[in-house]
Amino acid sequence: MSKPRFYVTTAIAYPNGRPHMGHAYEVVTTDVVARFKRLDGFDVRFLTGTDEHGLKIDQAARAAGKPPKAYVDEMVAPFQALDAALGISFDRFIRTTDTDHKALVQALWQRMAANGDLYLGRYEGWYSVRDEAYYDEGELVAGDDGTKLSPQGTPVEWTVEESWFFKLSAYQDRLLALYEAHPEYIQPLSRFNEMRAFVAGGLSDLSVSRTSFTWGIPVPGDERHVMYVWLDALANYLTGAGGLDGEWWPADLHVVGKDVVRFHTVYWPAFLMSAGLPLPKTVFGHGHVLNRGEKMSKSLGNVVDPAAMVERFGVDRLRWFLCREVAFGEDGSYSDDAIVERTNADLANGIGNLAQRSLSMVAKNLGGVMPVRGEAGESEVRLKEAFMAGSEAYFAAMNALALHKALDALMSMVTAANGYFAENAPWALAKTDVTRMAEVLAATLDATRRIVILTQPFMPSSTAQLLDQLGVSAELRDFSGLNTPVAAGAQLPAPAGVFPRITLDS
RNA sequence: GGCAGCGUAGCUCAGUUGGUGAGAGCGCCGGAUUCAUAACCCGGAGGUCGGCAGUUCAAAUCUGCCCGCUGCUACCA
Repeated sequence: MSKPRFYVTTAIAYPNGRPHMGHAYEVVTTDVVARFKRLDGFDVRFLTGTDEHGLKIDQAARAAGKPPKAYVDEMVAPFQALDAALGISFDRFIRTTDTDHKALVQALWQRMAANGDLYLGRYEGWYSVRDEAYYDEGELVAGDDGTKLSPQGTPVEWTVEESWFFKLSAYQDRLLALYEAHPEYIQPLSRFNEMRAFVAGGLSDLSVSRTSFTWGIPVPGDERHVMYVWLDALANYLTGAGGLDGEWWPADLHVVGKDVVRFHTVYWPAFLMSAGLPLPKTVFGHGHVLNRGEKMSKSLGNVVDPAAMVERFGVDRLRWFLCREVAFGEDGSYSDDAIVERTNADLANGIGNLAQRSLSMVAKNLGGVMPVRGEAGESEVRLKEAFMAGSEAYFAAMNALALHKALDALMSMVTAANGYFAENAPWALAKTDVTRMAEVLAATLDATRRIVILTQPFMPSSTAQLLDQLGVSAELRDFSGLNTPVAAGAQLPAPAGVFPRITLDS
């Protein structure tokens, strides 16, 4: 029997600066989903990468005195290094400058053209180079000296250029029908409502080429034009699927920031419909993570380098924090204090302590040999019930992409296990009833094993260490091994703390 | 301006179709304990459920208005 497939992507990052926490957040959460699906028996393909064309890159390269390709080659390195530091389990890191991608985008263009959806027109308006966008007269604001500025306060100039257009307006009904038939296409619900309202309000045709710069993929048959960056960028998901008729297409899940939901839920499906291709199943718009509740900006001086955070707190602490503290789909905020507090409470005091206290008793009292479980008494039944409920909540939450709720469920299991341990006080039993002590330890160890197996998507590296200590063999670490306890009599390695408490001044 | 959503303990949030004394986690305080990373376990304090006015036997939960915040979107100069 072949495994079911699951194709998941992040948005691709624009490497005109250093990666920030937003990138880290997106790749971590998507990685969690990818790992969860693998453990749950899916054959997963996970795509991430960089969006390397466009005017801003061209200009930045010029400013740096480098050809654009050489420039992006340099700029991409920190993104790849960050992915490595974060333990991102992607199957391909796509770059829109990859040769197979260029070929694919041109083939996609030709299919859309063959369908009669592309036509040559003229684009004019107030253009902001910085924003890489046109604005209507009415959107402009006046600068201090009376000059016209974009809503973002950047300079604009009146620009006229020939452009190819995509007949987006022709797709309004089909998009609305898509939303109607597949409300799960856009998540969370708040984004769905916004996008449906946007489309219902009417669509204008979309300019999809530029002549004002050359750093992009040429339009087939009209080499004066390069393709509009979004057409180029969105098509990366097809390239990563193996091409126009790639074996991995359609994607099951695009994880993107809430700021680019429109491109993924309006333009992208319209492009695909035009090319006669299947549509992705779900686009999930996550929120933004803010530093102490404030947007990061250079002027505020609160720009945080996620690689430095990894260095400081450790990958798994950062991964845990981002998934646990921020409701997936909502905005959230982070701070050093919050990370320390959260991870000490959950990891050091919770999961880590549970593992350490039970393992060390087995090491000291039973020579590190996995004890035999006894008949389930009332206490064991309650533990089991808590775990069944917790496990069910965990899987429901994970499948609904409610990562934070899944961790909530996981912590309820940790609490139940710690409660079971304290209630049965095996340290007291060590003096009165060693057999019963061994049974309590066995039950606790098995509870811990289940918790750690379920935690793997979130903290792959430290859970691997814990599973080693718990004596769980490699082939029993996915979810199919959940109900297979470690055999009694197995020799466990010497336990060592995996989640030490941390303090800020260290 | 329009549409949508939000405002509940110090913090982050749950609170089905209105109805037993308003909850969870974290933080804080106390107790108990010593297996464990001064952790775990038990208990406690903390809230006029944004404001005002209504509907109702009864509203955090419905209606109206107001204040504050967020998102999407439009328009005027």
